[in-house]
Amino acid sequence: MSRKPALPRATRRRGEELEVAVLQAAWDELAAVGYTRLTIEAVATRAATSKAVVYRRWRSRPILVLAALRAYAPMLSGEAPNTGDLRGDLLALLRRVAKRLNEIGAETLNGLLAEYVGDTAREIALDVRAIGVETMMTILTRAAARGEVRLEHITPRIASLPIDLLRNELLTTRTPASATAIVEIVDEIFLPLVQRNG
Amino acid sequence: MSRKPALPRATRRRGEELEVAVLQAAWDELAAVGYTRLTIEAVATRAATSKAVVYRRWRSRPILVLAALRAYAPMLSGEAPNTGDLRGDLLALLRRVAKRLNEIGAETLNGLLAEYVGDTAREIALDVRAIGVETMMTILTRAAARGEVRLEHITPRIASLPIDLLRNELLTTRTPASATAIVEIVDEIFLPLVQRNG
DNA sequence: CCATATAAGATACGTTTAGTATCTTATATT
DNA sequence: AATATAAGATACTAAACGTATCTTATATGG
Repeated sequence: MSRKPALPRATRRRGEELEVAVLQAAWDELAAVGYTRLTIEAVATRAATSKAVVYRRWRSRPILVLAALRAYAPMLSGEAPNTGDLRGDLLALLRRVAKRLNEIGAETLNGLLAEYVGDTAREIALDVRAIGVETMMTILTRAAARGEVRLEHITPRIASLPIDLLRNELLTTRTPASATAIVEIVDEIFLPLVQRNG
Repeated sequence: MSRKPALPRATRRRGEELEVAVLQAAWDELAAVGYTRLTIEAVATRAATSKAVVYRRWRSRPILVLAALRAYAPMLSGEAPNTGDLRGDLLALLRRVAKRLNEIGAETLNGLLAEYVGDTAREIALDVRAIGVETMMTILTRAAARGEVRLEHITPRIASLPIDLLRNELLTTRTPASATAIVEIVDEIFLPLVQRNG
């Protein structure tokens, strides 16, 4: 089970260099065995250091993994797509988010949601949603300027709807969101909802 | 940590009687300590039996807990509400589902999704969705008969939308879905979507 | 450049739980 | 009444957790 003796190092790493190495190891271990089978011991071994070093910085598995995700898989970074029409923007955004969600995987996302107790969990979830809503509002504002939608119809809940559905798709089916699922979310749900006349 | 010595029993239970007792113990333990801290040992102790007995019937924690949920918390059972208008039916259904989801709790749901690997997980998820869609279609068919919606607009994805959003709410915020969230799902999202004219 | 403080890294430990295996014994079956 | 079956007790190995202790490399600063 990933038992590399992890050849002893020539020099002794410290501070940021060491931190980066551990996060990289966590990220690699995640890819290798998945979240539920990831252990702190294995991460330490992979980073060619010891458990104590890991525990000194990250108190628990979900905290460590979350730090690795923040470093290596920023979910919503990047400019809002600007293809010239709303549908194109939505598809581009959802495909990007889907790609990143799928990189992380249903098992890890579910595992984190299951283990990451405390206020921080909710705060982070709300953060992520806020950033998603922000990006969506950028897209929708441009669409409104083109006369495609009316901004006064858009509530935060509507703006977060596409990404919510995408995440829901991954979490409940445990399979990567398919291309057709993305198109359905846009064409069956979101566009009819925001383009209704009235 | 729930260390009742569990006074020795007079008679020795077998078959169904024993099975029910273990599932009841699992259900109680779930309520007592939550999913992540539920252990097979504690369930066995609570049921006044031994680990081996539990393992003989249920191979793992998620399988055991899922069996307990099926017995004690059927998510979608019951007739489709029939209040006389679509909005009333939707609110009634969502409130019922929300109540049951909240009884189970975000931690358990996330934990199961995280641990329950294999085909069965996806099958069950699809089952649950199918039953939800079925109930929704009953409601929507009656609404169509009253002229409130047009059935030809309704796809499976649209029919499962309200319950999907409800589950998403619980899983990501980790708090019981609020009454206002339910109203928003109905009034901001679902009704505008299915009652659009065209 | 040496003295000192700090933190890396190794190691060991006590604990918990998983999961299996073995054994005795109550009880259902014939 | 004899026999087969499964309950229930117990013991065991094997992770992995999280902590504590100890040595030693290296950064710092006088």
